[in-house]
Order: sequence, then C-alpha cells, then structure tokens
Amino acid sequence: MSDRPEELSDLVIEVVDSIPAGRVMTFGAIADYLGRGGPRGVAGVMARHGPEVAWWRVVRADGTLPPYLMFDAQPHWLIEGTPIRHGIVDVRRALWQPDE
DNA sequence: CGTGTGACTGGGC
DNA sequence: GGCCCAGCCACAC
Repeated sequence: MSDRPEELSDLVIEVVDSIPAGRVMTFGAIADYLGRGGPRGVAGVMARHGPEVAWWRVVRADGTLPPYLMFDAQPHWLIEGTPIRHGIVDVRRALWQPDE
C-alpha cells in the first residue's frame, strides 16, 4: 500500500480529538500508536496546533504539563472528572488507548 | 543540506 | 522525590 507521508500534524490532531473526556494520553503513547514522530514530534505538533484541540488531554508521562498550562488545565480535568492524584493527572488510571 | 530547538522519556546519581 | 544527561524525531532557518 502506498504510505503517503501524511502530515504528522493532522494525524496527531485526529488522535487527540478522539480522546474521550475524563481520559488522557501521553506524548509517547500517541507517538507509539501512530508509530511515528516520537514524543518530540507529537510535542512539536501540540506546540503549533495545541489551541485547536483538547490539549489538556495530552500530558507528560508523569501526568504533568508545563507550569503555564498546568494552571489552565486544572479546571478542565476537574470538569471532565479526570483521575487526579496530588494535583496532577493519575496517568495510571486516566491513560486511554484508541484500541479500547 | 547542516545546525539548533522543542508542550518528551528513561536511566543514573 | 529531585536534578542532570543522552537519545529521540520533526520542523524552521
């Protein structure tokens, strides 16, 4: 089959947009699911297209986000009922995979 | 086409 | 639990 070098941006955005409320995915998990880009590649997409997606549903492997986003992310996690532990996302419980 | 940088990650101290 | 370092991939200049 023809693997078209579809833009990583569109692929990442599509995955993020498919994450249900109350769940999250790590940068590495998204990269691993797509099999391309790597965590840095996903990060680059979020940095550029973050505002147009549910950016608060994409967190680091330890369930945190950069300080400037942690502040705005809190209410989103609270409203969506995202599993929180010590003020940060409990990735062990909140992590979601498209295969489900 | 080489270099630098980033919303990352895991391992070591 | 924290900080530091090296590896990683895509993109901008």
